[in-house]
Amino acid sequence: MKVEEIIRTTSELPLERRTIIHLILIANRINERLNQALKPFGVSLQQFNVLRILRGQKGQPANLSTLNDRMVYKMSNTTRLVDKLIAKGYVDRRICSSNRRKIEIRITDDGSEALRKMDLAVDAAEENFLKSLSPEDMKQLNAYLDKISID
Amino acid sequence: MKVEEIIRTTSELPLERRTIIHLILIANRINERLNQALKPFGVSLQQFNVLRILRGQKGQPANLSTLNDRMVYKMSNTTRLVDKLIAKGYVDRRICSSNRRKIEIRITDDGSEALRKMDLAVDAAEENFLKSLSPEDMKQLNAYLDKISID
DNA sequence: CAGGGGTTCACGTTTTAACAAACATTTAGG
DNA sequence: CCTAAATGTTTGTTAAAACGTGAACCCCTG
Repeated sequence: MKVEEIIRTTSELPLERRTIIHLILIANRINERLNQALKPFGVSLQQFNVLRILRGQKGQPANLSTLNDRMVYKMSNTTRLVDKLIAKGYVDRRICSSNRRKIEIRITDDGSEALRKMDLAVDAAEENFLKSLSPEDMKQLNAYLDKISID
Repeated sequence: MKVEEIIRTTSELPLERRTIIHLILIANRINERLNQALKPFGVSLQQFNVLRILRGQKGQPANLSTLNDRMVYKMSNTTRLVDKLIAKGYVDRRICSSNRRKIEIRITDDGSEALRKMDLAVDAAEENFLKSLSPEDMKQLNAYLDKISID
């Protein structure tokens, strides 16, 4: 699918602008679809992201700044994100005994189980996006993306 | 810059997931920076987008659904986006005389002038992202992006 | 020319994000 | 010890996005 069709422009876009718009456009669609895929589970993409990070901890608790570091998005709301996951019973939060400024966040069994189901839906959605790319294509694409400077 | 460093994962990501995360990550940064670049002008990236679409109309008025079609984002808020641009004096809205359901939205002279200045800031930011890509790289990258199906 | 059906837009409400400041706890210096 | 600075998290406020609903209008049919 061509960018030009999507934004319905008749004129030829300069290469730089086309690239930027293209990237934003695709990422928006991906976000949209992943959120849709997660809707039946009542979690947002961000909440899902937190759950995945917690699972990646393999039993080790995470504190807020760890979560924040590893998240694709911004802080400030991470507290509230976690609040929502706690309300759903997917996550557990307690004060760290060795340093009471810190908190220990863990995924619960309920959370792990729900996450497994979400994974299926998300994987399917991702698969759908990438279905026309070969592994070699993806490697190439990633290589170009790596060249973009986002310091 | 490697994705793995940014999200601080130690484990190797599956190629599909890496690609998806990579795309979202880069688009987020781009959005962030472009919004920053536009901050001095007091408009959001979306508002800027509307202004650019209106300029592209070359005097022809646009109605809301036209704007919406060409925009990367959702309706419902387009009304309010336009409200804000009107408040700034960058845009003019009136009811279409031949079909009073429609509205005619036009960029004002003030809007055009402000837009020219914004363009410089945005171009610079875009330039900065893509500085390490050759034109040939960008063509390749775009070609791969075109292969992603976002129907 | 009355009324169904679809289109175009606006609005009310609820979620989510961004920014800044406050709060509690620990660490370190004199 | 006592105070100042640093760290880690929370909270408040304000702005923006998502979502659904509904009003105003046009067009077509009979």
